[in-house]
Amino acid sequence: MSHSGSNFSGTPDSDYGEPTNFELSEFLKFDEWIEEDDQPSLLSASTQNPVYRAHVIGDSGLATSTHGGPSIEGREQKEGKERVAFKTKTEVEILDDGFKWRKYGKKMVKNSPNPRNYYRCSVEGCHVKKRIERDREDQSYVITTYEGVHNHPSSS
DNA sequence: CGAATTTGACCTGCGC
DNA sequence: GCGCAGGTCAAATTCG
Repeated sequence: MSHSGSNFSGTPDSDYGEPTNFELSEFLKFDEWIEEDDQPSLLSASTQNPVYRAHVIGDSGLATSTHGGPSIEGREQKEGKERVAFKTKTEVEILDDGFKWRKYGKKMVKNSPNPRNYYRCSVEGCHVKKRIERDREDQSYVITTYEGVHNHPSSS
């Protein structure tokens, strides 16, 4: 880890009394940022920015019983859970990847002075979720985390 | 009018 | 057992 932008070892503005061991504030464990030269699949529009792609493999508490609702759709893909995190340098967090996203809920993370936005695919049959968050160190960078795989073409 | 968006409240999981 | 963190849904409102 040499040129990893996301890395906090001090956190002077906020001291939560964290003992030690600081991989990442959350499950997002970026092994390493891969500089994608050309990605014709994602972020087709305005891809003039350096896009860093990092595959995150998290197999903890996913596709399990959804809380709150005793009865759920139950339509979860036990096989196909894919979590991919993209770090892109952009001003707007609303990157158009060619799909329709419906924003649902906003939360403020403690490790970031910026709120986290949750998006969900509005296309029926496509239960892909997208998490957008700004970098805590470089607000010029946006971290987009995709969850799931699209089951629908880009557009009808 | 319809759909999408917003904010808040609520629930669950884990930690100590 | 309680607290904290994170995540989701619901209702209300607004925009197109």
